[in-house]
Amino acid sequence: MESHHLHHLLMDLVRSAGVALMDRVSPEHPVSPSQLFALHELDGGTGLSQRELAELLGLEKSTVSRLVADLESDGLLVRERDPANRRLYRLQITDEGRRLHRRMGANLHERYLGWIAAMTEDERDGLAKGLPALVRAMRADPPGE
Amino acid sequence: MESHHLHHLLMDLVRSAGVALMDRVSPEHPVSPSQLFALHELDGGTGLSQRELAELLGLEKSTVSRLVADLESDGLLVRERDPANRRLYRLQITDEGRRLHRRMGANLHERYLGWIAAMTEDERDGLAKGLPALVRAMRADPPGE
DNA sequence: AGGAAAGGTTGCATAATACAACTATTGGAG
DNA sequence: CTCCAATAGTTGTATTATGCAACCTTTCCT
Repeated sequence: MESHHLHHLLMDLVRSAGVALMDRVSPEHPVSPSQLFALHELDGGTGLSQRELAELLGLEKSTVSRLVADLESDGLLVRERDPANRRLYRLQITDEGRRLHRRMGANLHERYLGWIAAMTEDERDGLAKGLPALVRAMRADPPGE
Repeated sequence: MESHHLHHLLMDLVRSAGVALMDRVSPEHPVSPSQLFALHELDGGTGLSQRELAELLGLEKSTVSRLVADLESDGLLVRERDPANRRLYRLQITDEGRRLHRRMGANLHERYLGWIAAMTEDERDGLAKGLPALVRAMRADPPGE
């Protein structure tokens, strides 16, 4: 696995997956890509501040401010000032936010099954071993370094 | 490798990789994410029409029309009408376009090396086997189906 | 205390995009 | 052969996501 090869694969994957992810999400209520990623980050690792979320999403803090305000007014998350440091918010996804996040995954379920089915046993095993490791390595090495 | 697990990994990966990819691209000349993906598609599989490119990128044809017009005026690609069907263009990346595409990969080289180094031998092998297979499966199953 | 730093918001400009209406070219059906 | 539908692309217009700069509020340090 050399660098140039990885680059090529990631370009393909980010484009394909990005298109697929954004394609069939929640036809009921329109949700922007960034909002989707925000919900994904908040579902699981919760209690993030807006600044931390901005860093994770690679967005400016003002953008995140509006993004989060929209999500809050849609009832997908709540903002509570941190009592220990009242400058910052602790963002908390709501049950409705979680539902939406899950629905997005469910919408893509058949698609995922198709992809998995199109791989050999060996390839599936390799992916199961390598992909989580890559994600871990990427998350451990954020852009601003 | 189950569907729900794959969904989670892809969300993480698309976000992380997307941020990384767009972060350090070509500080000399500003290039939008979509322009970058367009160059990537054209470098290699060449002779695409604008409609085909739009489908690959998940964009509206009018958006691609302007996108491609900008790239052409920047000298990164050329448009030639197909003699056999003069309704459509055949898009051809230029040498300068190729250079820019390569430079983008090079800018991320150290980052890629870091990620690869942070993985075990097993994980690297798994990734080398599984990731190309996933990309292949995804490309073989485009969104509009 | 007072000022710098950090988190967040708001005003403003810009860029990417979708949608709809349009032109031009092609390929049939009669 | 002619007309009509379909296809590829363009342009007008509106919307939305975003960044940057200036600002407010809270905290922390000296």
